[in-house]
Amino acid sequence: MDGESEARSRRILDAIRAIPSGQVAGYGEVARRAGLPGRARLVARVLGQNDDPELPWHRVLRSDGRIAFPQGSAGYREQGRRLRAEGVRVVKGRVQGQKAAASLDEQLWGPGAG
DNA sequence: GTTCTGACTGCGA
DNA sequence: GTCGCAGCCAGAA
Repeated sequence: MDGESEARSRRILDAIRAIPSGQVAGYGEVARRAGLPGRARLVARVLGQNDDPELPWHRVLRSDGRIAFPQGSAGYREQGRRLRAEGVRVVKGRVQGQKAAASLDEQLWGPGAG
């Protein structure tokens, strides 16, 4: 079934939507929660294909906790702007106070979700 | 069918 | 902290 690809994207989008405001997640972490471990690139692709204005894509960062866009780029400024609007401290393209997928397991989905 | 590219990740220098 | 290399999967040409 080709709907499989759609199911994957839906799971990824669902995982991203599960990220609460003021919190961030890594591509690999999102992919993992979406049931697609190692498909971090797929998450990036889905985000590029996504057209949902309510999708908190700005809460998705790299494994380093940095914005995936190059500093100065439109997406970079947009993501940083949205993050700060949620109370997330963004400095030089990186998130302060926490690292993507650092303690997410306990903060985001919690110990009872595993 | 092959080939290229990508909002990625991890390791080593 | 920064740079380079290899691995990985999926979509588009």
